[in-house]
Amino acid sequence: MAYRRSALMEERLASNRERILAAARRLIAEGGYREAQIAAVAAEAGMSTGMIYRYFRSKADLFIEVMTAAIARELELLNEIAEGPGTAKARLYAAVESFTRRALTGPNLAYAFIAEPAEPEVDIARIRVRQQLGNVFKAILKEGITGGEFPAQDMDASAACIVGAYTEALVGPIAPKGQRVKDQERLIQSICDFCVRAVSQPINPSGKR
Amino acid sequence: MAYRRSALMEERLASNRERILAAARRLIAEGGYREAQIAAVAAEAGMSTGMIYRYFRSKADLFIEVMTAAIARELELLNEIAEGPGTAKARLYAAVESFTRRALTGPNLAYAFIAEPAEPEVDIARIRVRQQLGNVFKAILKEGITGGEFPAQDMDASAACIVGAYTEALVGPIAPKGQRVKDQERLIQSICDFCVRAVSQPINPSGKR
Amino acid sequence: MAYRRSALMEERLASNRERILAAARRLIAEGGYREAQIAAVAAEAGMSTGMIYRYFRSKADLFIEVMTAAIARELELLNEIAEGPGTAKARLYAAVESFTRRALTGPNLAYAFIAEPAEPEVDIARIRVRQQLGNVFKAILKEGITGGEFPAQDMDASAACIVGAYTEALVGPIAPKGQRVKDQERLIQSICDFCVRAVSQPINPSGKR
Amino acid sequence: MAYRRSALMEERLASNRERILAAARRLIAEGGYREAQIAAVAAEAGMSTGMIYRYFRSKADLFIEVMTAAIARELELLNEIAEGPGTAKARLYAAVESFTRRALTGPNLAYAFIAEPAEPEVDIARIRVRQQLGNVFKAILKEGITGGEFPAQDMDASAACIVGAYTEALVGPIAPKGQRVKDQERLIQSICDFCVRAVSQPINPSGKR
DNA sequence: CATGAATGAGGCTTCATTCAT
DNA sequence: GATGAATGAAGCCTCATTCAT
Repeated sequence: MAYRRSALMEERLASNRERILAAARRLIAEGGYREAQIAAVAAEAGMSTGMIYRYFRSKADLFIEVMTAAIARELELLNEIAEGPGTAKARLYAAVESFTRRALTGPNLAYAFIAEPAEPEVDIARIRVRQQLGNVFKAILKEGITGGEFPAQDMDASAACIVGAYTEALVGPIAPKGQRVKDQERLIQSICDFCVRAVSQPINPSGKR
Repeated sequence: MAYRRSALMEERLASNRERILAAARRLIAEGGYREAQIAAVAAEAGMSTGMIYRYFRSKADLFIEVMTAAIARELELLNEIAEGPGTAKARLYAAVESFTRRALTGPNLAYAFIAEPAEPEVDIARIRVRQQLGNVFKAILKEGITGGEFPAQDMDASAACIVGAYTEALVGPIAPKGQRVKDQERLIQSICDFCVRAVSQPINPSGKR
Repeated sequence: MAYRRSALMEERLASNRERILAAARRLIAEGGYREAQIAAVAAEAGMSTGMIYRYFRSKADLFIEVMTAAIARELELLNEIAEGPGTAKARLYAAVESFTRRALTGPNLAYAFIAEPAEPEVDIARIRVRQQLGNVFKAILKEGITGGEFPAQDMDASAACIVGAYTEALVGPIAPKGQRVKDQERLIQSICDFCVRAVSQPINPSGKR
Repeated sequence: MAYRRSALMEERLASNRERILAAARRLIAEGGYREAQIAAVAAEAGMSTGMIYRYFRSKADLFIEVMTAAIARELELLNEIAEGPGTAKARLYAAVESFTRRALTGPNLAYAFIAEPAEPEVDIARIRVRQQLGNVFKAILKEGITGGEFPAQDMDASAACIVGAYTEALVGPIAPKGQRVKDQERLIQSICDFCVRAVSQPINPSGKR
């Protein structure tokens, strides 16, 4: 009996935790940080406010985890691509494509991780998350530059630019819902092309330089 | 005399209005939306809270105007560059350079306009502002594509990517204050190069396509 | 006009502050710390909860000031007696009498300063307050011992005992309200006698030693 | 067998009850009333929160019993001394010494019984407990006065003063932990001397009377 | 009987907005 | 017109108590 209860409980605990995270993620995606008050998250998760605090120490903690969790899977997948086979260009293209496609399909990850969180603690976590994303692209860039695929460039700046580029391009289309698949595919392709071109050697350098 | 008083009044009203906007802009730039409470704005502007409501119907209205005003000058300058002489590439480079340089120098415009404003009404204004910025780059892109400088591409996506790219690249460096001039110049250059390359014809297309 | 408003305001500010302190003191005296919630204090003071925070940073701050203010006047008067003329015995008697008389008459000071405050910050202030009271008696004791009026003794212990003795003796009678003047006078006298005897040379030392 | 099970049960019930009381006493002694939440008590006792409510109707009930139990042993020992042989002075000295010594040694009894308990029901019990303590000293005083050892005095006031005196003198030293035995012995002696002198005939009465 | 997850009322604090002076 | 004191709704968090398992 003790075993069964323990098993049941653990399952339930995990389930509750997931439900809270999912509820928070939904609310943030829909209405941003402002709409995701503890009471609203609890209601969305179908439980009392007190329950939230059994799983998360504070509102800030919850939001940090929402962001971290949302991005953790992304990082895993992106790293898989980054460390996989293929040219640097192909991998960069694939990485951007992978992220943008899921962002447009699944729950609104992009928005969650862009959101200005207002709580200082969350801000800190947010910066770290963005840096982690940037690092994936930086790794690809490094190999590409070493291998002669990409010209020499400030890898930190380029990585940040890549993250910013596809993020911004996603935020617009995401906010107003209801996109057709055709448009999405075109958008994803455009973003990927943009990012790959941005780090590649152009035929003739810009007139300015 | 009635006329003169009216003139004085108007001047004073304008002055007050400007002072409020400037105060709000400063506070947002320093501590984000959270730090810019009405009482703080009033104190920073050297007037009472009641005065704020003589010029702005609500906090949201004030912030919309802060953002609009902050970006209005940018749009003016960017449009001047966009409509000026030179190749599309040169103008694109100059436009990005102009924005990023001011963002890194003056009061923190970039942050103000990136900031997730939390008030739904401000969000709407924020999206509009970003679209306006994007339109400037779209215009340059259009001419560049027509003129054969740039390859065919989704101009909306590219414009959004440009805005996102330099915005993201700025947010990181801006948050941790204290940059040396040398670093700033290098950063600006890197961002500009990134954006120009991103919309230009690469020597050989990405392996994926 | 500015002057008049300023004067009016200052008066009002002071009045509000006093009203809050008085309200908190009343509630603490009646029902202890538990009954003195911010909402209750605000209601008792005839204002909104928000007003409290215009004058006190937090609940703990308010309570510290209630205690400090309650005891400040006491310390002043006690010090006057301690530093005044007369034998050490007479001054000790007068000091204890002065405190106990006011405690029995006016607002319930003794209870306020004994109360276990539950907030760590208040606890710290409470210990300091008790030490300050003890210091007054310690000063008298020191002179009395030097002058040969009192036998050698641990002055810290004796001072603490004095404070504890009259405090405890007051708390009991105070809780059940409605004492006759005659009883009060007798009680005050008994307490004073107790304290003076306690630090004086007995005819024959206790059998134990 | 029914009998044996019942016996086991009773033993277990008693054991649980004791464990709860001991846990609550420990927590109160360490961190005061605030730290002794039901969940914490349950954890300290190694059982569930629900179990607490099998033995105590409410938190207040539990705390009343903690206090009562903590003081019951004291009263027993004090009464033994009070009703034992020896002069009134010697017995008074021994009674105060007995209490203070245990207070300084064992779990923090003094603190527990001084603590302002915040729950009205506990307050009432606390006053009763203090009165019971006072009664022990009152009994000794009565015999001492009748026997000519002590001068005539308000026995209620003196008894309360005694309780207050050693209580207060203990609270200070207890809070900052880590006393050396030597200091403790000196402190105990000082307190006992103070209390005995306080009810004894001084060589020359205070100047005031 | 025993557990501890779950509840939800209640407390503290903040801040946009109003209005008497 | 100008002030800033005053309001009070609303948000976060705690914890005594209950009840399904």
